[in-house]
Amino acid sequence: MSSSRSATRRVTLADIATACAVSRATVSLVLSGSPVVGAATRTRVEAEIRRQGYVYNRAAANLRRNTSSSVALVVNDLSNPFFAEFAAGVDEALADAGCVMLLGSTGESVARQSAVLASLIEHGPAGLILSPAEGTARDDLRQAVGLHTPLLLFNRQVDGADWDFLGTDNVAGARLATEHLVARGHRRIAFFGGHAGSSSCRQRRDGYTRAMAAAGLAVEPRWRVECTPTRLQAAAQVGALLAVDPAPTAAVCYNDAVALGLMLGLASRGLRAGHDLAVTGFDDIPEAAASVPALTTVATDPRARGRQAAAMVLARSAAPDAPVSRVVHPVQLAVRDSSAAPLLATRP
Amino acid sequence: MSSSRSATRRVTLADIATACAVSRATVSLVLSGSPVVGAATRTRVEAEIRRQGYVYNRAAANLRRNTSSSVALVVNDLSNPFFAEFAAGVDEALADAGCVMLLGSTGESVARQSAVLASLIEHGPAGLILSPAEGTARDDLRQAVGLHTPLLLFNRQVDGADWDFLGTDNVAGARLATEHLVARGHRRIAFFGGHAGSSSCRQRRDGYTRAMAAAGLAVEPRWRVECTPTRLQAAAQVGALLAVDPAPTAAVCYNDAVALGLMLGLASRGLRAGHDLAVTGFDDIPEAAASVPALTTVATDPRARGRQAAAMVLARSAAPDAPVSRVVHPVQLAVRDSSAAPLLATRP
DNA sequence: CTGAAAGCGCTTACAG
DNA sequence: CTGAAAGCGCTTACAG
Repeated sequence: MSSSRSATRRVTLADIATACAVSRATVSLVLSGSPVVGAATRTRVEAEIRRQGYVYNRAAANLRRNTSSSVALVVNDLSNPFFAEFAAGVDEALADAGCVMLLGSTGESVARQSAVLASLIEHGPAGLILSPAEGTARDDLRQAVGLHTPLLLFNRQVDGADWDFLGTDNVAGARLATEHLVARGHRRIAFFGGHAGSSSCRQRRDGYTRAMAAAGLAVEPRWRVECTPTRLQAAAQVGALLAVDPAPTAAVCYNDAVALGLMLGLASRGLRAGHDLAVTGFDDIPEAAASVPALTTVATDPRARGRQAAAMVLARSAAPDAPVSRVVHPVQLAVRDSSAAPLLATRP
Repeated sequence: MSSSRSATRRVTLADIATACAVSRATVSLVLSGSPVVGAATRTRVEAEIRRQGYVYNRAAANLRRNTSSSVALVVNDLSNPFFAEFAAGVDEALADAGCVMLLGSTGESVARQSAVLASLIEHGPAGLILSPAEGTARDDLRQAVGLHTPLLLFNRQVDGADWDFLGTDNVAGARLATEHLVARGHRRIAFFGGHAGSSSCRQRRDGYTRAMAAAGLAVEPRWRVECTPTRLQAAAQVGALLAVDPAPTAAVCYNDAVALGLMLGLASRGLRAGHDLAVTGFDDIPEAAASVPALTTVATDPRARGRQAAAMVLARSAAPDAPVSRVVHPVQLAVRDSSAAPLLATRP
């Protein structure tokens, strides 16, 4: 085995052709499994391919055929378990389709998002799945993506956008969670976490507000505590939520990270979710079922959404002129211990 | 704005050249910022590039120049927070280097790993970062990766491998954790979770065994409980750990996922980590500091390791004939509440 | 059944 | 300062 690696020139179709005394066209036909090549030739060529350790140059083939074998995914941050699950789902579906995944992340910065998109686009993906950073403007996005690459927006809408969209029924999900708490006897129900700047947060809050109104319940403005949707930021805001008088007896949280943070904040005060405060989340990330107490949450199945997003963008890439599709996926409430106990009649 | 997208032919260098009545070479020189192009020509060309929404075809350029602008990363599973953090670090460093990341996952299957590697290699990455699936054989890996693409092994060694390696000082980390527990007065200390098939697990167990021996403590074989290193699998094995008589008073866990699972299993039995059983983890994923009680763990800073891995693979790609590098990163113990209380003298 | 030729979109000596 | 030409590794009509 030679001690140098890349120093050895990459072996190409032409090398195989020469060694077998056939043309490059014949080798190419063998590679693509064409039935037109004679069995003897095929066997000879295949043996030589293995012998020389030939590796197909898909970029060259894509260039010639004007095709692509990649899809790009851009998310805020992989360390968010919701996006990690989503990315894993995208990856599964792309692997099945023989496609490779290009990954980028924005860190929720629109400037970084533009740069990342520009860089990815140059690699010619068949399509692009983007969970847009907060504050993304349609025209900036159009500028960065161009007209040639199909774009699928995931999770958040962009005002005035006419791209494909895959989202979650945020309004219905928050409504389900709120109705569940109302049915357990709660009347002072807060909406906790998230930023008003995010469309998904506005929609979830909208579902909550509607359910409260339908139940004839008041929404106390001081129960609305905003925070960046991470566990730690949420834990830091728990004091603000509990300081309100009268305190809420239940909280519909923006998402699971916030709900888990709220539960941590409660625990550090010697309080228990499901006992001292009923808590619901949103997303159903793997940790939700595994927390103590287990978290009641709106199940969105991010991994399945990832597979679905991959399928949608591949379909769009195959049919560029099909009508824009907007899919809002329905949700279910997973009822667990964090909200299971009914409100005690004796509580204030 | 035209209603069709991909239907419109992609605009190319030649289109810009024609529109500006210059040659393709000149446009190419403008693109690469060559000082040799006249200011007037440059301005004209740049305006036309913007006007037509030209997007550079980096694959074509890479083909011509025999270069690459991507690096591939292959991990077990993105939904593992340790790998998600690592991937985020790789992504950061690659973005800074103007490189794009190709992502694949193996699901801990060597067959899937071979398929994923073969597919990625065809896209011609400048290098490959792989956290090998358990049971990876050197020859299969050499077969899948070939001789041309630099490979960096992360986290786990492969027997007989002579590729670059970046790992964590597993032995020292587990030794630190064990010594910490010994210093707190514990004598019956278990090693919990992981599989003997994984090199990192064997190394951590080795560090634990050495520290026990150095302290003159016995290792009770029944305290060794194996499990797949996920939160849920670990939680399911807690009963087996507690059933041993005499029960351990402390547990060095294979990693944070296992430790968090152990803490969940304790909580569901009404027991508390740091009170009824001292617990340490390994990795210091973000959840470790945020759990209740906060988890004492061996800090490996996976995000920084990701940046480091990216730098190593880019360096290798630039210097294929440099000697093989094996980096074992030192670790630190982050002491938190899950192990903070000294063993009570009155406990059995 | 196989080969010669053109071309995908770019870059880069080389000549002027 | 700019252009004509060759070539990166592949595919695909077309002719034989």
